[in-house]
Amino acid sequence: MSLSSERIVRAAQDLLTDYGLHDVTMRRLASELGVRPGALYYHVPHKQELLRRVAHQLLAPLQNTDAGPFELMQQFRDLVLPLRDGGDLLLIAYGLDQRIPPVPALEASLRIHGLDDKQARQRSAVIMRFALGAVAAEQNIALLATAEQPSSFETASLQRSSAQVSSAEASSALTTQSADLYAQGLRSLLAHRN
Amino acid sequence: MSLSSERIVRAAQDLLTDYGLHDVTMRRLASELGVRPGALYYHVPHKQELLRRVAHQLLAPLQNTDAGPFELMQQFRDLVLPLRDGGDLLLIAYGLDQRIPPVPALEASLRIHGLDDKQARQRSAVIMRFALGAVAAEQNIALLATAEQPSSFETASLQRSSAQVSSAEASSALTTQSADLYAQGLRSLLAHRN
DNA sequence: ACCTGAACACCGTTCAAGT
DNA sequence: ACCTGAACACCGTTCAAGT
Repeated sequence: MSLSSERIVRAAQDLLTDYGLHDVTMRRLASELGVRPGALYYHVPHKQELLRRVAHQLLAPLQNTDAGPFELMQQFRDLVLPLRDGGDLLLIAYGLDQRIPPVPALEASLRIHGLDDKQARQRSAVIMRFALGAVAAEQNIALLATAEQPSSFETASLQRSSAQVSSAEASSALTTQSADLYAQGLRSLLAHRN
Repeated sequence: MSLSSERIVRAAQDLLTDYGLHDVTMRRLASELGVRPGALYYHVPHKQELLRRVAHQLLAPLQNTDAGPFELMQQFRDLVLPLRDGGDLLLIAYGLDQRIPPVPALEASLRIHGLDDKQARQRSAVIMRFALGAVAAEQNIALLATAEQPSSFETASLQRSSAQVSSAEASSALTTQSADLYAQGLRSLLAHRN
């Protein structure tokens, strides 16, 4: 079975969901597909375009939906959060293409809720920035907290054991709290008085 | 003059402001300091901690200020935006340490404006997520737009010239528009009714 | 105590040459 | 048309050995 951009994008998405963005490298991708790194460049111009395509495929479910703005952005979070560093990917993809899903659907649902074209565009841009920041921040916190860096060079290793004992409850408490913060931000940004 | 973590952090900040995060590598840093890469690891445990320290130094001006929440976050944007990819750095730093400036000052000024402790913590977390997302998105748009990727593999190169002609006005229009979006988001998130 | 030399295990990308 | 081999110019990190 010969190579194709479709197969490459699919393999990249698998790597992303299974191992995280850090492991989506052209070389790793090549070996996963049983091919030499150079071969990928016959089908894909460079890594950035590949990532943009992965992001697009990932967010496709948010393209044709008639969900309200709040539900839509909740779905966005649910879709991106499980990808260990999906936030970073989406930030890149959004930089490359500010009309990735759920942007068009979000604008449409804002217009239905009574905003004119310009207002809908602006509000959706503000909401996307918040959502991207919230997801990326959440994921970085989860990722970098597990790495367990002391906060300064000379931090004593004394409080460590107690910190580790409560790490399970602490992280689950953080997770539910993050969901609340996200919902709270969305509510503020969707309030009628602005 | 021998090495020290202070000198390394300063050199890293210079590299960041002059060339961007992409060029802040341990090897580049070493050659800038006239030393071998391995030498850095005698003074700094790893790159991530180094970046955290750079971020801290960068945001130090936002530590002891009695500015209101809106002004504070405007200063945050003004400080981070000029660093070509300061948003990515701050996302990492915030992941490592959610109490980097301007968080404490922001919470304090929210309490002065009538929020209780818990409300102030939550609101500040929401605002920081928005600010981080907004700055990172803005910078990625600027960075990746200049790279001038066609939006699909087979995009014709016909519309290019006209796009390039108007790139100057377009990007300056985008810049001022981004400032508006940022202010708009802040206003919504600081509104009293949420 | 502080640094070098040298290695380990990686990156993205290009491109002549093969089929 | 599609892919390999091999290179170019890089990464972060470790660690014996030197001073």
